[in-house]
Amino acid sequence: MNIFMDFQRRVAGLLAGIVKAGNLPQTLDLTRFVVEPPRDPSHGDLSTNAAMVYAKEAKAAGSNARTLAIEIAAGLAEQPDVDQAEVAGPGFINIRLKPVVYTEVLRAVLNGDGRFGASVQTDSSPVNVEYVSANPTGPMHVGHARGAVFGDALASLLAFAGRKVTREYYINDAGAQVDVLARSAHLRYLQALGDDIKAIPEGLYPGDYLVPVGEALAREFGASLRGKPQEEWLPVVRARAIDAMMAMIREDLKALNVVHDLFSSERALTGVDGGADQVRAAIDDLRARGIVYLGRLEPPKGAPIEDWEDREQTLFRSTDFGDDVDRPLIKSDGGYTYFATDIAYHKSKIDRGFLALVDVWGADHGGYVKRMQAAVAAVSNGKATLDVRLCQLVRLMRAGEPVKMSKRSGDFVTLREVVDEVGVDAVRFMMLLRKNDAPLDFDLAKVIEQSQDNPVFYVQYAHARGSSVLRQGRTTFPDLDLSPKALANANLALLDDESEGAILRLIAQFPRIVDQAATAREPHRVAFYAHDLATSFHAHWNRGKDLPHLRFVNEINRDLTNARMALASSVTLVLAAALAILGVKAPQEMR
RNA sequence: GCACCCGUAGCUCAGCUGGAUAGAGCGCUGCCCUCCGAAGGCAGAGGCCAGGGGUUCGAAUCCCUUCGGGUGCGCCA
Repeated sequence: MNIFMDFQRRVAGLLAGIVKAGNLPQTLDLTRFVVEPPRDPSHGDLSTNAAMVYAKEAKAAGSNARTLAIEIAAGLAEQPDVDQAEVAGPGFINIRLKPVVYTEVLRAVLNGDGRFGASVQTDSSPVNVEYVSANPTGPMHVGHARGAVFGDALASLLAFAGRKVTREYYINDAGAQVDVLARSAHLRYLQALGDDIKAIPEGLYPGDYLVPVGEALAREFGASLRGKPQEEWLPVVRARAIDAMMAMIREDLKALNVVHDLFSSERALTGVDGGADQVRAAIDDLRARGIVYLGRLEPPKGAPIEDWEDREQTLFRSTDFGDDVDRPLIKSDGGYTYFATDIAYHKSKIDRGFLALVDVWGADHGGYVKRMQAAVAAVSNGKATLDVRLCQLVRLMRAGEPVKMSKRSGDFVTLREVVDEVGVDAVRFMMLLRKNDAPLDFDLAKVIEQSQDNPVFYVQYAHARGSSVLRQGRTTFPDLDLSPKALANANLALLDDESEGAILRLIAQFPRIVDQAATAREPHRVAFYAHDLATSFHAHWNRGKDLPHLRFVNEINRDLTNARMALASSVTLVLAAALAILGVKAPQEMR
C-alpha cells in the first residue's frame, strides 16, 4: 500500500476527466507530475504539483493553472478518505487525509508478514547484479568491502522492490594475475618441502596466506612437482591456488554477510581448459557484423607509454556506440584482452535472458564504463542496458588518523580484520550510509562507540527499544495478544498525538522510499530512511519522559496501550524490513 | 591534452530525478535530567548550495563555461 502512488493514480484520473471535459488538450502526458510529502508537515499529508506542471497546456485550452488547481482540488476533496484539499502557494494542491488512512497503513504493516513496501515496482523483469569480482589472488581487503556491501544491498533492494534478481560474481581466473599467483604458490610449495626460498621476489605475492596452499600442495604431490619445468607444474598449481583463494574469499564474503547466486569463471569462457571458446565466438559474431576490424590505434595522450609499439590489431568499434576510441581485443602475445573476455561474459548474461545488467565496480575502473556499455549495446543489438555503479575508495581511519595500507608489502588491512574488530553490522551500515560515488572515511574507533553519535547503534537501538516496549506491554497486560496480526485489530484511531502522527507519516513513506531507491539504484536512501524513522521513534519515546500520558504503556487504559503496541510493533517491523535490505541485524535488545 | 565522478553550515554528509522558508549528525552556545531503558533530553546560532551565464511559472537539482579536488587514459584486471 503506497498512498503516494495511490494518489498519483487518482490525480491522473481527475486530469483525464478534465481532458474529457475539454479543459485540457487530448494529448496529455499524465506521468509528468508528482505526489509527494510536503516538506512542511503543516501543509498536510500529501502535495502535488500537477496544476503547475500542466499550466501551459491549461492555458492553451483556454484555462489556467489556478483554475486547473481548483478543479483538481475539488475532485480530491470529494474522495471519502480526503479531509481537505486546497490550493496553496504558486499552485500546489495540499491534501489532508482522514486519520483512517493511517489506520489502514498500520494494518497493512501489521498484516503484511514483513512485506509492507515490497514489490512496489511495476517492472518485475529479471535483473542481473554483478559485484565484488575480486581477483582470486588473495584475501579481500577493505577496498573490496564497499563494493561487496553495496552490491549485496542493491540486489536485496531490487529483489524487495519486486525485481527478479540474480547475484553474480565474476572470477578473474584467466590472465597474467593468476599465473603470478601460481608462481607465488609454487614458491610456498618448495618452502613446504624444506627448500630455502629466501625473500619472495619482487612481483610475486608475498602474503603469508599462500603458506598453507604450499603445504597442501606438498601433501598432495610430495616432491613430484619439484624440478619439473614450469609448463608442467603451473596449470596444476594454478588450479589448486585459485580454488584455495576462492574458498578464502567465500569465507570473507560470508563474514561480511554477502551472498551470491552464481560464480562465473572467466577461464571457462576462454575454453583453454576444454569446452567452447565463447570469447572467440563473440568476437567472430561481431566481426561478421563489421563491428570488429583490423586497424591501428593512436598512442594515448597524457602519460607516455614507454614500450608503445604501433601495430595492426583486432579492434572493437566502440566509437560507434559512444566510446572515445576503438578498443583492442587481442594482445600482442595472441591472448585475449580482459575486455574481450568481458564482452563474452556480458554476452553470456544476455544470452541467459537478462536485458537489465548492473555491474558494481571500484571507481578506479571508471574509464572502462563507456566501452563496456558499448559492448553490451553491440552484443545485444541495443536491447540490453548496462548500468555501472562505481564505488569510491574507502579511507580507513583510526581516531582521525589514516591507517596505512600497502598491498605490496603484504601487510594490508584485510576485510576480516576490520569485521572482527568492529562487527559486520557496523561495517555494512557505515558503508551504506554514504552515496556510493562519494568517498568514504571509515573510522574504526568511531563505529564501535555505543552512543547516538554512532548511526548503527542508534538505528538498532530503536528496533531494540520497540521490542522492549512490546515486552513492557506484555508484562503489564499479560492477556493481550501482541502479535502483529492481533494488533491490526486495535483501535488505531487512538493514535492522535502529533509525534505519533510524525511516525505514522514516515511509515507510510516506506513503500515510496523503496520504490525510489530501487529506481535510482541507491540503497543509501534506505539507510537514511531507517535513521529518520529511528529518530522520530526515539523522539516520541522521549516525549513520554515529560508527558507520562504519552507513554506506550498506560496501566489504566488497556485499549490505548493496545493501539500504542500496534504502533511500536509497526515501527519495529518497518525498521526490520529496512535493515534486512541493508543486511544489518535488527536486535531484540542491546547489550 | 581527453573522459568520468565530485564541490551544499566550522567538520562529515543528505536533499525525494525541477517545487513552497535549505536539512541531519558532530562541534559550538544555552536550558533540562527523582519520570515506561539517561550508553541522556530540549532549544539556539551557523548558508551568496565553488564562481558566472542559460533553459522555465520555479534551479542546489537540467545545459554551457571558468575555477578547484578525485579517478582513469593499448598489450594489467
